[in-house]
Amino acid sequence: MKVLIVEDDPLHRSYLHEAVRAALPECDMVLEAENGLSGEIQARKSRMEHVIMDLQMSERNGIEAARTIWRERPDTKILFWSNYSDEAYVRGVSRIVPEGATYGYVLKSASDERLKLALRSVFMESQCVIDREVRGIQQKSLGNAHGLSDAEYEILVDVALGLTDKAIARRKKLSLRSVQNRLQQLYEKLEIYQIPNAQTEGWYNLRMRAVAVALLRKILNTSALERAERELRDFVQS
Amino acid sequence: MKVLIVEDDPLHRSYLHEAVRAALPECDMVLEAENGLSGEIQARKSRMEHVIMDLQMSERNGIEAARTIWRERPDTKILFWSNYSDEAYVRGVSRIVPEGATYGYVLKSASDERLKLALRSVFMESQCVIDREVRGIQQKSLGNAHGLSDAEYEILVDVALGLTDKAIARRKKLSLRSVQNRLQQLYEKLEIYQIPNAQTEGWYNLRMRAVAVALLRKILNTSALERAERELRDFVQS
DNA sequence: GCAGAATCTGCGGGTTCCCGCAAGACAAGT
DNA sequence: ACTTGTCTTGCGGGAACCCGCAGATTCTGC
Repeated sequence: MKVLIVEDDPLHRSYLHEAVRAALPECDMVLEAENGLSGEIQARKSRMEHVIMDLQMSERNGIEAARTIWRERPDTKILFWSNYSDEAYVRGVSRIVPEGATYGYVLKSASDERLKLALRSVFMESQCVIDREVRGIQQKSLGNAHGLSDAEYEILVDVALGLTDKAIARRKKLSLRSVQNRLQQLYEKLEIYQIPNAQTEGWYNLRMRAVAVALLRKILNTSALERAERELRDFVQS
Repeated sequence: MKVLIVEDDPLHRSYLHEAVRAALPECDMVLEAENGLSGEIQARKSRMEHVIMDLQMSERNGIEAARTIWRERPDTKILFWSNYSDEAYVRGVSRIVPEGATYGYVLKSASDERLKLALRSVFMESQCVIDREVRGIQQKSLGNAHGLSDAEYEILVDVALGLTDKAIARRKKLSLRSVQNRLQQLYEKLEIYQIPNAQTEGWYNLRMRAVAVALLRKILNTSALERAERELRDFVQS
């Protein structure tokens, strides 16, 4: 049995290595990669079926790496090991999980015990394990208590990239007005209002403000933006 | 001699603890804090003169914590220990350093040797030590090769918060037109142009696009935004 | 002190954004 | 078939944004 660790921080890497040795004595080979790109390559080359993946790495982040790995071998078991539980990450992960694939999502702040348990559950029992806090986000994300619908999220991303309404309309094949409607919807969900706060008529530029609060509330993050930017470039030159 | 370690990741914390023991045998007391707020409190309570500070923590980030610590005891020696060399962090740090204070800035990717050397230099020799890569950013930041001037950076932040031109004018005590001039300047520096290519008239919303590229180029980051948001709230209710 | 550069400010216009109003499209429920 | 709800599209207007032009102000170096 082989395990691949994809993680850019050497400390965390060796910690994981240790945890794997302790939790999975039947594991006789542990490979390491220090970014998403070399992770993909190693996974392909050595046909890894068990991967521990950090999100948020330079060169290529964990979500992209996982996507290409799964595209080549959908039965790969991947345990995501992340710093925080940003909505953007959770959304990103659950967006790329193939039908019936087994994966896990544990936070770096989790205890040794939790990590080892997750390792055994995911890699040996093929059981999906998702941390409680992450689970919370996931629910909110699918339902729409305070989270956004897919349509709203997508338009948020487009706006955040700096596209005009017209450009978004063309890209999404909608009329100008529809795009503006969705924007309206977005502003409501995010509770963007004009601040009629007494004398301070410090108004907001709604479209910009929406992105700002999305960033502050971790609905958006830089990695998600980078991904979107790349997709945009592909779209433009086609 | 006492040293305070402020760092939210337990692994990194114990690693630092180890490094301090190895590099500073004359140190007989090592305290730890797991976020900026408790870091401030411990520093105050125990009158620490030597602090190792992570940037990017929950609860209160390293820059704010350092600022309040320095406000109370400007002769405190602080060694910043950060993940990446975002322009926003470097700028944030050099903005709050008091006159003649001694500090250091090393990256987490640096070698053991570098870290230990920095520890001795800063804490024992009162010498400022700044990592090469960080130094690079700092230069660019002060000069303006690809970095922004202070005026440009400030307006960038205000725009990113979602303020309108008018609001910014009021806040910065400028005329509307001046604000727009600075914006123009900003767009130039960031190379924001319309018409990404011929037939695709997918135009950009310049103000939004500027923020997007600033985020992508790490000129801005979420922490800087959070700080700015808090300052804005203070300003509004005054 | 003076010329030159950089910055601040007002005017005017073209464009984009924000949004109320209202008419059509489609699905689902009674 | 009628209604109810959600989503889309068009029209129109007021506000905000982007920006060229030009005069006024402030900041430089000599």
